[in-house]
Amino acid sequence: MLVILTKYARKILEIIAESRSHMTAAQVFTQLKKNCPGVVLATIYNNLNRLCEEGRIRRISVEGLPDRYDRIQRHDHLVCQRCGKLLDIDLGDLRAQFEKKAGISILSYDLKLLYLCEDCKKNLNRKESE
Amino acid sequence: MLVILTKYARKILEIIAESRSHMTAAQVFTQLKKNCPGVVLATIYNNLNRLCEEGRIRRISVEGLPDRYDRIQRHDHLVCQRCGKLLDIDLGDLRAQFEKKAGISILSYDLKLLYLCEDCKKNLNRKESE
DNA sequence: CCAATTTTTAGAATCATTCTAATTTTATTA
DNA sequence: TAATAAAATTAGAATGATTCTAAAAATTGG
Repeated sequence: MLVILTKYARKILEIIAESRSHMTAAQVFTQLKKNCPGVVLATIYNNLNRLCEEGRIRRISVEGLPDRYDRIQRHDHLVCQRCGKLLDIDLGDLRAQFEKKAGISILSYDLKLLYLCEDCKKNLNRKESE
Repeated sequence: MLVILTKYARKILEIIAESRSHMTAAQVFTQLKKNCPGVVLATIYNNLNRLCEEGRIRRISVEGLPDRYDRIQRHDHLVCQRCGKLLDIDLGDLRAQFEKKAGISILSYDLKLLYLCEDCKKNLNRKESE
């Protein structure tokens, strides 16, 4: 089961792996339709869910925004507090440290660093000086 | 402005402060209706949003689940990977460490430790032995 | 090839949340 | 205090992401 991918699952996985842009289901859909005009959004969701369950991709949720999907390799994220822009960042594997501090064994963790991206900084400054 | 709270804002804030249970908008609504039968869900959302903007409460988003609201004081969360159950935990203020590692100045961070709660562990074991 | 299972499709349904417009309340100031 | 402006609340429609259901198509194992 874990080895065999269906036609669409494979393509969706490729799209996510190749894009460095943390795509939403809708974006994956748009992208996939270029080659497979017949696909349907439900198929994207089915496959994204399955791929997540199988641990092949990872879902990133930021409040108020549609879920985005990412490669699975451990890394953290930098999230703009204003616009939700998402960047990869890697602070290394902190699991042991967290487990020790928490005194509990964890499966993994989700670390988001909240910052202001350059665009939002500019907009904020503009607003303030108005 | 930051000092004055409207009638509902104050009550909602109290409900969240008193409950240690990370309530959803719907739960706050149910609770508030006990004293104020006239309130409307939109009022809850309006106020929760305003309270968040003012930095009086904090929104917690976990994929697939409705947003929950929490007191503002810095702390982290333990999230059950299966059922989404949420517990408070505090690993201390790691901002300086994260900023140093990331080489960037951040506003704050969001750390969720993913684990399996006791109930879900039991259910998993039951399933496996079936 | 047949039966069973899995995927995909189509489109309706759900659910949290937001939006709009009207109404009420509160604050301002004349 | 009356009049006006601003803010909060209501009611309910609208949105948008995601899930669900049932049927059709594809794939798999025997």
